[in-house]
Amino acid sequence: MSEPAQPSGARTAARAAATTVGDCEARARDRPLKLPSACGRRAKLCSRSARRNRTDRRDRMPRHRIFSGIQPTGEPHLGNYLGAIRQWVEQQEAPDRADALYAIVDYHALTIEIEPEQLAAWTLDMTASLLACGLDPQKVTLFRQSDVPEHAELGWIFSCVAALGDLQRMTQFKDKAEQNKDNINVGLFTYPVLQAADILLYKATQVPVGEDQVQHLELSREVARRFNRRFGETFPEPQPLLSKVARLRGLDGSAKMSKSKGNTVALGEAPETIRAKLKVAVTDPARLRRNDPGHPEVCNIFTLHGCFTGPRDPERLAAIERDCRSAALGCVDCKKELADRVVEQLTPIREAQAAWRARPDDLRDLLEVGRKKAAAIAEATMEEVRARIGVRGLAKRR
RNA sequence: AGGGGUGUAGCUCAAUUGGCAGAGCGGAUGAUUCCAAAUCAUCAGGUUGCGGGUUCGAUUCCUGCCGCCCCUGCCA
Repeated sequence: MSEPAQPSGARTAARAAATTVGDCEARARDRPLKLPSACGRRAKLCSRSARRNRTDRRDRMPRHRIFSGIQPTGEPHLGNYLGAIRQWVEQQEAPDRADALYAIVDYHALTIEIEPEQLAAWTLDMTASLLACGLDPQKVTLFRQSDVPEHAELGWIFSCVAALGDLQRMTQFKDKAEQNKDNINVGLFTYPVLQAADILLYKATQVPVGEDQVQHLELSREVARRFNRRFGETFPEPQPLLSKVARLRGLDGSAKMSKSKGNTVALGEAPETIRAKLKVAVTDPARLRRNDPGHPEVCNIFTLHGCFTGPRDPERLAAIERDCRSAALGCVDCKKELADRVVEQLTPIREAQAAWRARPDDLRDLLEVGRKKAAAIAEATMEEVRARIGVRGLAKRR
């Protein structure tokens, strides 16, 4: 069935909760990579070209194409959702949306130790979660990376194009290598190269990224430039699509929300668990007593209000900020209110997730549909690449 | 492949001729706070990498295997 328990509730919820597309800025043509702060300036320009695409889409490569990936390393949490998934859904709901491909990047997940059955199970489960969040396979291409072997092929070719020095500068590799000294594999190091292949295989022009991925995307751009210079113009330079969403800290106050730290709220978390976790989440350490003025700008709870209350009720968000500063609103009440918002917005997702999990065959079918769509593009790109680099055409000589 | 090192609580590491396996951090609970943080108190947590052997008794000594790190090589 191609129209399964489509969580319309979740979809509306996600859409309503979502900030507008204008919040994400597409820096379409600027060569130097700058982090945009002001948003929306280019919205018109983008929509105009996007509209042009749509009419051409049938027979021509779209001017804009979005690619992004997510690793199947467990159930996605609030950080994944607010940082990436919600943007994906927003994009697809935009009237002038670009062509978009989203991959569950299981080859990337291989850089950490993971049991084969686990990898397969999590891949399927991630599919369920993404659909539950409202991603619509009829509007975007959703597929599994390893189903399109060209990723690996292009990855090798790119590893002969990328500069060692550039990779050695990757801070994320340094961090991960430091954290996981027992398994510093080469894949961890060349990760950004495979990522460049992921993106450029589809000649994607826009990549929704979090701040931590900007450096990797810059490498993709560099790889595209180097390839083009050496083998001829082939790839566009992908642009970052930075979301304005404030960085989410972990519930324990640490810099990042990550599963390994256990400071997350999973998307399918039970309401009681959500409430319990938020209840003991770290707030503003400077606000010692009930009547002390708060500092919303440093409070992670307020950041979360910005994500869950703000988009639906900006006035309420402003009131919370004001009342926190004036101590009219206490942290306990503030957390309760947040928990209500989170629970009510996550509930449809949780239910849809459960519904999808109950129909693994449909999930597999959907991934297969995605594979076909992705493979068609990937194969075309690779034909071009093989010809350019000189690994085709031997037999034809006479 | 050979040589050297290493493997003990979730993490970093202790354990004196072979004699009840501990500490710090982290975690949980309680006190205190509007909550959280901080502070104080309490608690949990282990097949000492796996298998043999010596011994009354092995984290410790011997042996085989496994993982990881470093060095020197070999093959392509």
